[in-house]
Order: sequence, then C-alpha cells, then structure tokens
Amino acid sequence: MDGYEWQGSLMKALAHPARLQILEVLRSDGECCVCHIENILGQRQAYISQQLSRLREAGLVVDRREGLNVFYSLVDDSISRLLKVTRQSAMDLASFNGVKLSFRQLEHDESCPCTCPNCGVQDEVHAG
Amino acid sequence: MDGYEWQGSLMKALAHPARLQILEVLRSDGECCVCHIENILGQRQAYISQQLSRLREAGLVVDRREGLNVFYSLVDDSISRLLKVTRQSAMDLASFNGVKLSFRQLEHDESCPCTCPNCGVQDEVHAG
DNA sequence: ATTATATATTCTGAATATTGAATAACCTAA
DNA sequence: TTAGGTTATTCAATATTCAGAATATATAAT
Repeated sequence: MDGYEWQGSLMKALAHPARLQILEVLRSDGECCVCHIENILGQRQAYISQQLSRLREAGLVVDRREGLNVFYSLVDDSISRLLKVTRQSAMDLASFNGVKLSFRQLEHDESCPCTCPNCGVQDEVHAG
Repeated sequence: MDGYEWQGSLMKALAHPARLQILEVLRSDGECCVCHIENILGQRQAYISQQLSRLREAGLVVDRREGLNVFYSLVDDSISRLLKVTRQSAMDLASFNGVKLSFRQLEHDESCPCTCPNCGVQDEVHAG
C-alpha cells in the first residue's frame, strides 16, 4: 500500500482545528466521554460526534461504551508524539513569519454534568 | 492568532501525496529546480507547479529564480523533522492495522534534461 | 522581434469537506 | 411500555480541493 497516500490521509485527519483540539483533550486527560469533550470545546453534541466519527474512521481513536456514555481514547502513544511535533512545527513556522500563536486552554468548567472518570470526582463530592 | 487554526492549515498543506513527495525530494536532495521534481515524480509540469504553489502559500518552501530555472527549497529544518515524524506515525498506525506501507524511491532517471545542481554533474560529463 | 525553454496561472467540472438542523439509535429507569 | 438522557447518523446547502486543459509569463539566444 502506498505510503504517501496513507501519510496524506493521516494529515487530512489532523487538518481541522476542532479535531486537533479533541485529540489534545484525549492526550492530556486520557480516556473521556463525549459529554466531557463537548463541555471543554463548547460545541454542540452532534458536531463533536461528527468529528469523533472522522477520527474513528481514520483510526486515530477507539471508543468503548459503558451504559449511556461512550468513552474515547487515542489508539496509541505515537499520536501524542505526532501532536507535540506538529504543534511545535506550527509554532516554528509561525514565528518564522513573525506570528505569535496562542493555544487556548482546554479545561472543562465546573458545571460539567458528565460522569466520566475525569469529571466524576466532583459529582461524587456532590453526591456525598 | 489561534494556534489550532494554524496547526490545521499546516496539516492541510501536508495532506496530499504529491506534496509530501515534493517535500521529501527537497529534504533529501536539497534545493532543486522544478524540472528535477517533475522528472522524479513523473508528473506534468503544470501539476507540479500547482502543488509547489500550495506549498509556497503555506510557507513551507521558498523559491529563487536563476535564469530560466526556479529553485525550490525547504524554509527550515523543522520541516524535515515534521516529515520524518509524520511518516513514522503513518507507519506505526498502518502496522497497528496490519497494513504494510511502501514509500517509493524518489530518484531521477538518467535522461533528466535539467541543469540544476543535482543533475548538472552528468550534463558536464556529456559536455566534456 | 522571433523562437525556444522553463515555469506559473487561470478556468473548469468532478469530487470531497464543512457544518447546521433534524432525527435516529442506544441504554437505563420506572 | 413509556420517558429521559447520551450519542450517532442523515440530509442539505455551501465551500473547498483535485486535476486536467489551455494559456500566460519570464528569460535567453538569435
């Protein structure tokens, strides 16, 4: 199978700010549910689900259902490296052109109602 | 300026097999003329020029005219690293899916009529 | 000015990507 | 079964990309 075709498809899967942000969330927070991502990115559920679908088809993420929730995670660590290196390159090229890039903090707010392992803590506090 | 937008644009510029091959040629052979790339990739001139145009607009390559020829090169070394890492990730993901990738050798044939520094040697031999 | 050679651009239709809106599907609880 | 919450898919309008064909531009030599 042609390597350049495959490599191009991989780049295409990364060629979208929302998808990059989703991958970044999965990288830093580990496995998490759709609701979590939805909250952090501040986008509607259907939109997130569409982008997750693209990432799934490209083989970058895997999903696992648990009750009502579906949990997503990166398929393997090479993707973390990929994210780091491409971000660094973007910053290098930007500064080469005298542009300063800012990557928004991807943090979920306190009102997140989801019950994934990352948000679960506060829910349990409320429950206790 | 939004980092994820910029990073996405960079990925988009890489999201095409012909462009990846062109960058790979520039990486391994250093600065070279359009004719050279045309010969190695075996594509029509206008097509190569279009892809070079995309790479130029994305800020990945720079051009320099010298007589009839226009010489292209990578803007800086971070792009070499980018190419290596993305290829490695592509191979990792492919093997993860049980697929074996092959990257065609990017070598120019002996009949290349161009006079860029990389092909120049054989021309001088013929001239001597 | 003409010719030749190298490279760039413009135009075009087909294919694909984007994204909002609506709705479907899935799971749990009652 | 019905209801409610979470996630996925489908549809449609618009925008973008792809790649061939034709043509334009730039430079050099005569």
